[in-house]
Amino acid sequence: MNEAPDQGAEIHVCAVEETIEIIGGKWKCQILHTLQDGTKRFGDLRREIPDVTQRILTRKLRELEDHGVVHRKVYAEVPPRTEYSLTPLGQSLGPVLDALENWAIKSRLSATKAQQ
Amino acid sequence: MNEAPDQGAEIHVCAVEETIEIIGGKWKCQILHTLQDGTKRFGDLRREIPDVTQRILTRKLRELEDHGVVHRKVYAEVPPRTEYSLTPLGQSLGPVLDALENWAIKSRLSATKAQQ
DNA sequence: CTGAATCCAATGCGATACTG
DNA sequence: CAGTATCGCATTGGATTCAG
Repeated sequence: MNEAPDQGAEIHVCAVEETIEIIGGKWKCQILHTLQDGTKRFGDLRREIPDVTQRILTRKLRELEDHGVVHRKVYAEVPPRTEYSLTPLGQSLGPVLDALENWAIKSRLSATKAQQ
Repeated sequence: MNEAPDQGAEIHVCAVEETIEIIGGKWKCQILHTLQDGTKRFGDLRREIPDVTQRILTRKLRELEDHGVVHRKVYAEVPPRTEYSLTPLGQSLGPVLDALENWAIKSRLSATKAQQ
């Protein structure tokens, strides 16, 4: 719809929402987790995250790239080759993702206790 | 539709997504932040988060309650009174939200530097 | 091999009006 | 005061097909 040219700057009431917009959405945290192992080609990611379609994987990678957490390097070759890796900013997400994961585990325990 | 009786347990590939499902979504982090001050009535929340409609605020509070991070206490009075507060689990979200917020701030700085 | 184009279904958010 | 009911729009995720 030819929206306004706000260079990726969405309106967020609190900073927390900005981070969630970047790492939220289906597949995003899986992609990030996979890339924490190191640089991967597009086909590698497809193999390691088998349930995502090409289209969606491409789109999610593009979103992560637009937000500066993933770097995309295209080699002008035939057949084409593209390598994805975390930027320094993307690597700095590690502790944040760990915090979210650890809280989820704690949350599960609380839910279990509540059912007893 | 009569889907399977999975008691609110969504299918998530990684734990991170579970946490994001709980605190993600519009207004959620604002509501949590407001409740960190202490117990609030429904009308208090409406006043402190003026841009959310009644309907949405009710729904978001219900979601937070269903996930065990917010407690809802209804007083059988006329006029009705309902008090919302954080559960212990909800209070334990504090550091997680802080991590998300701090990363957002760091992310902004990176973006600024990249434009220069 | 990587990725774009088209089309579609499900969900999320919200405006508005009504109720005990 | 604290909700619920109805309705509509926008966004998201996905299936499928085509292309360099």
